[in-house]
Amino acid sequence: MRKMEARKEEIKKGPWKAEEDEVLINHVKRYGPRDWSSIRSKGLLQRTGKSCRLRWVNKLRPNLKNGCKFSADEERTVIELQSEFGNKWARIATYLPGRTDNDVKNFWSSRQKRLARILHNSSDASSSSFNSKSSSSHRLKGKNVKPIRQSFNPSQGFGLVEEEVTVASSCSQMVPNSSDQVGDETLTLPDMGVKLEHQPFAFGTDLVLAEFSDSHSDANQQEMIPFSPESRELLARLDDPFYYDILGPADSSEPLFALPQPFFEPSPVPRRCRHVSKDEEPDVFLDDFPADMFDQVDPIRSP
DNA sequence: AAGTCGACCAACCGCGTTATT
DNA sequence: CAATAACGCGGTTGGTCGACT
Repeated sequence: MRKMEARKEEIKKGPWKAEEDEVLINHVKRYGPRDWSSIRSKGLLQRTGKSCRLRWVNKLRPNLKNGCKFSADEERTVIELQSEFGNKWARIATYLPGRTDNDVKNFWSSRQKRLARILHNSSDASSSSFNSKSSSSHRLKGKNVKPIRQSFNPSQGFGLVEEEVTVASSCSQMVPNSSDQVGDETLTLPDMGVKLEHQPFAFGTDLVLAEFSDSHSDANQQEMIPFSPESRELLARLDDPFYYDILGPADSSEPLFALPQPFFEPSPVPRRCRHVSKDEEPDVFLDDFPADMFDQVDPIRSP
C-alpha cells in the first residue's frame, strides 16, 4: 500500500518545464513519437506516457501554430467540418495545418460560450418578464456560467430555461447553392419535434437554435417565432435533424461541400502570434446573421 | 491601483479502441 | 481467444492574461 502510494507520488503532474520538454524532444528524436510509457519506465521523466504524448502532440510537435488565433478561414473550416463530422476534433484538426485537436476543441467551446453569452444577454434583455431569474441576477461569471437553454413556449415564443444552450454555428457564405442541394423542401419548425442538441450545422454566421423537446412540439410554433419568414426557414432547415441526410450521408466519404483536404504536413508558421488586433482578425461569426435575427431582442442598453 | 470578468489555453481524466502477449 | 497494456480521443477543469470598470 505504502509502496503504491510512493509510486503514485512519483508521477509528476502540472505544467511542463523546459527541461522536461527537452527530455521529451530528445526521446522523440531518438525513438520517434511512440513508446511513451517507456519514458517513465526508463526514468527519463516522472510523467505518464499519456501525459508525454499529449505534451508532444499539443505543444512540442514541429510546425504547430502555437498561440495563433484562428483565422477566418480556419474558423469557417472548423464550422464546416464540425457540421459534417460532429465533435470529431482529431479528424477536424487534420484539415487544419498546425492545429491540434485540442486547439480545435478549445476554439469551438470558446465560441460556443461566446454565443451562449450573446444569446443570454440578448434574451435577458428581451425576456425579462418571462424569466426574471435569469436576467440581472444571473450574470455570466467566468467559469460559473450557467448555460442556458432557449426553450419554446407555444404561448410566448422563446424563453429562457436555466439549463443548456444549443448554439449552432453557420456560415451562409459558405453554403454553395444550399437551396439547390436541399431542393424545394422547406422544413418548418413544426416538422421537428425533436431534440436538437448535437445536431450540427454549418451556415456562416452563428445562429442560435432553440432546443425543442417533444413536449414542446406544437403545431402552432412557427407562427410564434418572431423571425422573418426567411430566417424562420433557415432556422427550420438548420434544425432539421435529417438536413444532412438530404444532402448526403453523414459518414459519406464524399464531402458535403468543397472542404479542404486533410493536412498532414503543416507548413511552418510563426510560433507566437497571439493577441492579434481585432482589425487584423475580425470576428467573423456575427457578420452574417440574418438581419432580423435579434429583432425580438432589445438592444443592450448602456448603463 | 485594484478588482472583476471573459477569453484563451494547457493539462488532466475517463473511456473506447487497438495492439501485444 | 482472453487478458493486459498502450494509445488515442473527447470532455472537463483550472490557471493566466488582458480589457474594462
